[in-house]
Amino acid sequence: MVASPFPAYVDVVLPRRLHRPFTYTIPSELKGRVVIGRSVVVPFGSQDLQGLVIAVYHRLPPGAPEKGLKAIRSLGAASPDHLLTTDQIGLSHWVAERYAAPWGQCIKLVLPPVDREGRSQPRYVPTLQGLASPSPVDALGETERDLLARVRRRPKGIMATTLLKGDKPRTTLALEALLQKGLVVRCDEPVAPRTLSSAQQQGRPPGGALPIEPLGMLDSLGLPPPEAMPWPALLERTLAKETFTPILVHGNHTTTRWCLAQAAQATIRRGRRVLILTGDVENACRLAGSLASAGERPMLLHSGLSTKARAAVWKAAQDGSAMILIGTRMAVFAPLERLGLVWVEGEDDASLKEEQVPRYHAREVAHYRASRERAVLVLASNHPSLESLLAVQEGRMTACVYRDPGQAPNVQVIDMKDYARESSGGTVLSPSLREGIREALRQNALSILYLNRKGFASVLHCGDCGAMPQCDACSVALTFFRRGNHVRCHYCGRTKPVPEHCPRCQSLKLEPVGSGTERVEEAVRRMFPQARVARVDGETIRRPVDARAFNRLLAAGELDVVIGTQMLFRLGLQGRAAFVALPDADAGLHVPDFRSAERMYHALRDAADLARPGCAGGRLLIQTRFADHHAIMALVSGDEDVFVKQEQAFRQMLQYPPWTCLIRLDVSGTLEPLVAQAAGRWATLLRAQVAGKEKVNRGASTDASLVSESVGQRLVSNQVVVLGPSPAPHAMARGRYCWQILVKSSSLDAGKEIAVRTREELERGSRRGGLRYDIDVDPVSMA
DNA sequence: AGCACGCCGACT
DNA sequence: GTCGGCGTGCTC
Repeated sequence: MVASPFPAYVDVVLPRRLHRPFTYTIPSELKGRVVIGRSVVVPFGSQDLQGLVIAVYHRLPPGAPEKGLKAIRSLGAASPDHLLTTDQIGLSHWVAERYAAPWGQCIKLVLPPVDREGRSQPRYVPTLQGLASPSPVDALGETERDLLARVRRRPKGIMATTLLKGDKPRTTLALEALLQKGLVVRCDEPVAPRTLSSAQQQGRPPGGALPIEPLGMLDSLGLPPPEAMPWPALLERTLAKETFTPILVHGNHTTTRWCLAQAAQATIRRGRRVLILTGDVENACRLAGSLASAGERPMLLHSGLSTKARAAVWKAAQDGSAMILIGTRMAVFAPLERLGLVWVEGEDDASLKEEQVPRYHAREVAHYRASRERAVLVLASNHPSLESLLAVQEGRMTACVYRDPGQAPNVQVIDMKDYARESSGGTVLSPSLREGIREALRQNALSILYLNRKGFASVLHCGDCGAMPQCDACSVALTFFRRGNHVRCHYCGRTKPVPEHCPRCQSLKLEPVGSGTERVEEAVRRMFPQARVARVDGETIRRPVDARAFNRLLAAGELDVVIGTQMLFRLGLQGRAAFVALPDADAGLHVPDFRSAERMYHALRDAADLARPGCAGGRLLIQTRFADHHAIMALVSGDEDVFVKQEQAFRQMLQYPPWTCLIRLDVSGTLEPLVAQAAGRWATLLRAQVAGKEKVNRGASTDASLVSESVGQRLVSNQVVVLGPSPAPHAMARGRYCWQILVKSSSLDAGKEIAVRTREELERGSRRGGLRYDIDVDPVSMA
C-alpha cells in the first residue's frame, strides 16, 4: 500500500466546555486543504460546530475510537482563507493550561471577533399588558391562555421551537392571536449577556469607535520629566539586544506616558510593532490620544467597540497596517506580528484579570507573549504590584524608578478617633477638611473629595433592629441611591424602589448607614452653598461622552468641588486639584480580601496624584481611624518602602501571594445543601491527594521536617494547603449558592494539578442542582 | 457547553 | 393518558 501524500485524520478543538480535542477524518474533497490552524465545521452530536484543527495525522491517532469517526463537513465559513498561526494556537493552549480552562474556550480569544454564530433565534416575551395579572376583557381561547401563562413564567422569553412543540397548527394559531392582541411580542435580539458590565455597555454609542483626539499642547509629551532622563539610553540599549527583556517602570502618569511615547517611537523606528495594554477604556483612549499628538497612528481595541469595528482592528493588526495597538485586556491576543514592545500601563490594575471563564491575567499573558516573541516587556505603574516588586527583588526584572518626591502634595492625616460619628451615620467632615475646601475656594482652585468605594456604596439599615434590605437573588446588601430614590443590587444590577419598612421587624426607620458620594455631596452643598459641585462615579459618567462633557466643564473652570469614586482616576485629573481629601480612607480596608491593604495604598497614591505638587500649594488630607496603618505611614513619609516592606512581611508570614500560589475553587448550584456538600467533598478529595503526595515526599526525603506542620506553616517545595470550604463572601449570585475553597501551594503546578484532577472526578459525578466546579488560578478579587 | 433521552408530577 | 420539567450521559 502506498501512503497517501495527505493526512487522513485531524484533531479538532471545539468551542465547548470540553477538555480534550476530538478526532475526525478528512473527506477526499478536502484532502490537502485541511492543515493545522484551519477552522473547520464538524458534526458534533446532533449539531454542526466550528472548531479548530490542532493536529493532523496520517494514521489513526492513539486514544481515538477506531469506529464511528465522523468526517469534517466543510471549511470554516468565518475566515476560510485565513489560518491561525501556530503562535496563536500555542498562545491559546498556554492560557488553557495556565488557567485550567477548557482549550475550546481559549481558542475564541485568538480568533478574529465574529458575531456570535447567529444564536439569536426569535423569542416570544410577554408585553406589559400581557403581564397584567387579570386577563384583559376579551376572552382568550384555552390554548391562548395556556401559551400566555407559559410565556409569563419566563420573563426572558421562550423560543419558538420550544413554545410550539406538539400541536403545531393550533399553537401557532393561538400565538398569532396573542401577538395580534399585543399580549406577547416577538423579540429577535439575542438574550442580553448576564454580566455586570452589560449594563454599562448598553450606554455606549453604537459602533462605539471613539475618535482619537490628539491632546494638544496641554500634554507635556515634548518635555522629558527630569527623573526619567536615563530612559532613552536604557531603551536603546534594550531594544538593540532584540531579546526578551522585562522592565518595571515605576513613575506617575505623566512620566510613564512620556516613557511610553519614547519607547513606542523607538520600537517603530526599528520596524517592530507595539502592543499597549491598560485596565480601562478611558485610559486606553487617553494614551491613544497622547500618541496621536506625538504623530503616531495608534489603533484602539476594546470591548466598547462593535464586533464589526473590532474585526476591522483585528484585520489591521493582521495585515500589518497597525504599528501601534492600544487596548484593554482582550487586546493582548491581537495578531500583531513582529512585536517589539509590549507595554502594560497600570500593571497592578485588577481589571487586567478576566473574571469570566478563561480567567487569564493580561499582564501574565503579555509576559508570555513578549518572551515568545523576544520583545521588550514594560510593566508600568505609579504603584507596582507586590508581584512585580518581588520579581525585581529576585532579579527577574529590571526596575526603572522614575519618581520625583517634589511632585507630592503636602499630606495631612486626621485621626477620626477624635471625632464621634454623627448620629445619622453620615461621614464627618472634619474642620480641617472644611477649611481645606474653603481655602481652595478662596483661591478659586479645585477641590476633589475621593470616596474609596465602588459605586459609593451606601447601604440602608434598620434603625431598630439593624437588618439590611438585601437582594433576593444575591443576598448582598442593596445599595441606596438617594437621587433616584431607589436601591440596586451590586451583583445582579436589579433596581427597586426604596423599601418602606424593615424586612425583619417592619419598622419604618430605614436609614442610610455609612457615607456615600451623594451624602458627602449633600453635606458639601449645605456647607458651601456658593460652590459649584459635581459628582463623578459610575452613575454620572456612564459613557465616554459624559467624561468629555465633564472635562469641558472642568477646563472652562466651571467647577469648584468634585466628589467621586475610582472613576476620578480615569478622567485625567492628575495634578489639577489644589486640595484633595479622603473623607473615609478606611472604607474598603475591611473587605475580606488579602489585597485590601495594597488596594488602599494604591488608592492613596492615586489620590495624592490628583493634587498639585506641594511646592505649588497642593494638599492632601486623609481622614482615617487607622492613622498608623502602613499604607498611610508610607504616604505621609513619602517612602514607599514603609508600605512595601511591611506588606511583604504580612504576605510572607500568612503565606499569601506573591510568596505562594493561590487558587480559588468555586462550587455553585441552585440547591444550597448540595452545594455545601459538594464543596465539602471537593475539599476532602483535595486533602486526600495532598496527604498522598506528602507521603511520597516523606518517603523520598531523608529530612522529615520537610513536611512538618509547625505553627509557622512554611510551604516547602511541592507542599499544598487546602483552606475551606466556606460560603463565598457573596454567598449567592445570580440565583446560585456559592461556596469556595482556597488552595495554597508553593509551586503553581502542584496546586493546579491537584485541583484539575479532583475537579475531573467531581464532574463525572452528579450534576443535580446545576452543580458547577470552577477553578480560578491567581484570583485577583476575593470578594 | 448543549442536546437528547428518560424518568417523574400535573392537567384534560 | 400526555405535556413538560429536570437529571444524566455523551459528544470523534
